[in-house]
Amino acid sequence: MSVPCEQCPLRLTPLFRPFSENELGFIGRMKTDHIVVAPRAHIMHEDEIGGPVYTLFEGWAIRYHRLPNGGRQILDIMLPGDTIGLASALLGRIKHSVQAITTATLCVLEARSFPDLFSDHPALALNILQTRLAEEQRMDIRLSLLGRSDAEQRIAYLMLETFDRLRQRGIGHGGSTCPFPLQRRDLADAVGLSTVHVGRTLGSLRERRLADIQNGMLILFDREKLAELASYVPTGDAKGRRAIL
Amino acid sequence: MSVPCEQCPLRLTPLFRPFSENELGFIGRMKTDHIVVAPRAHIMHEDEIGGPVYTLFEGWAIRYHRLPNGGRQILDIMLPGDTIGLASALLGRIKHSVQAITTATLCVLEARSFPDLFSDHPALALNILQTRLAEEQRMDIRLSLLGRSDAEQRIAYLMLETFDRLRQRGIGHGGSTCPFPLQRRDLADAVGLSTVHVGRTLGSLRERRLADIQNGMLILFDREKLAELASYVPTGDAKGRRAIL
DNA sequence: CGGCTACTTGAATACTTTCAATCCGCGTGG
DNA sequence: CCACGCGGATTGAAAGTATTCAAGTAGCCG
Repeated sequence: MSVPCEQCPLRLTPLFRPFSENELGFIGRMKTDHIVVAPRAHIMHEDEIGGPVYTLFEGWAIRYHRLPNGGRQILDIMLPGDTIGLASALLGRIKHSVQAITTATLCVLEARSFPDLFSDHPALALNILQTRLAEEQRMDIRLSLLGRSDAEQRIAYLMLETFDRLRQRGIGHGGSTCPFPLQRRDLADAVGLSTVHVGRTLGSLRERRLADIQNGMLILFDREKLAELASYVPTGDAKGRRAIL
Repeated sequence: MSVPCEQCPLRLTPLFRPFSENELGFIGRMKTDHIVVAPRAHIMHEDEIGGPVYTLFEGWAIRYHRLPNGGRQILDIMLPGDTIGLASALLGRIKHSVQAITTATLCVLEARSFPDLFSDHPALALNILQTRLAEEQRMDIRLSLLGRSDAEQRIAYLMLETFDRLRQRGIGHGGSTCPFPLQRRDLADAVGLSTVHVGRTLGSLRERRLADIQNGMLILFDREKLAELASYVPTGDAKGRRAIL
């Protein structure tokens, strides 16, 4: 069941900028569909050419890269409000796939509208660029994480970052717990470790009563200590900058 | 000594798009200065706010992130034609520093012009976004590299990628050699290893007659084998898309 | 009650780091 | 012109961290 952009609840989260009538109208016309995909379904595949742009409306997805040796690197975890497929739409070719890990619903946006968006709504266009730049900074930190942190730090950081990203989107059950549908295997491919070692590390964090993941739920027992362990600093993110629904 | 954009040799490399009179004029007016910095000088510092945008005109620089524990992660190697400081200019705050590693010359561009650029030259604006998206893809691969490759692959890949990036910029001495001013220490911080292990790995590549770095020069003895080792596939990069001089 | 998949645990192995010592090239100053 | 000092590079040995292999457990669904 399609949600018109005017009534989109995501739009009201602190992640998105306020829109003018005009802008909202334009974005509304870009939206051509609203689809639901099953867990594990692919939203977009490596080497796919072109295709639409999506906004993840509900559910989780991963953006990943398959390596020639059979391995997998999860490049990013995509949460509601995240844009999927910009590179594919504007560059033509991409080097990663996107896969739903829960049931997910997506807004489908016509890629052809982008040149018009840039001509007619320069402020939106600038906000899109700003959003990409903010995402680049998040990726920079992820790079440092893989290059210069040990197993505990990597996992602790990912927990905290994901927890906070959910909060920014108005998701999360108030306390120190949030949904976390990634399995050991996914976690491993996200932080560059083996499944076994992720399991051990998780066990250690659990024993030390810092955090735990069970039954698809993340629990932060001691956010303070966890943040210190991971050198986690909550980022202001791109508050109020996102321009695409 | 300042080079007017109209005569900029970089502009003619396959990296950049062709510009109209109009566009070139606008970019020319954005350019407020042309400066030279010494090796090891900082071009921009973590937590710095705002500031101009630079284009690296000549020389090498590194974009890096300092970790609370004293470590350093080099996020990217910046080569002539690369844009520096977009995030700082458009987002206000950044989480990385940029440091010259050779003598470098920079074009200084007024950050204030960006809103006008987006209003008046939407095609340029779109190209800027496309360039960022292409860079994001390069960072994605770097992430896979740190997450899922061993020491030899990391270093081999970095060698090949850098070699080809220089070629795209019309730099390189024809054969299988190119300048490579990064020291062991820098290499280590770029690929997430210790200096010692970088040294050993480099030694191994040298013994096997695959590649070597000495006296600031990279030599690819056997590009074929090196590419196979690293699963390196030359990327079309963002050919002919860059819009900022 | 299988059979499946995810998760856990143990042991052996492999890769990388750390520590420490040595070497080398180069610029300085005697 | 040569000794000295310094930073970078190399090498060896020991310690640490993470991977692989393998076996076993737990929960879920038919």
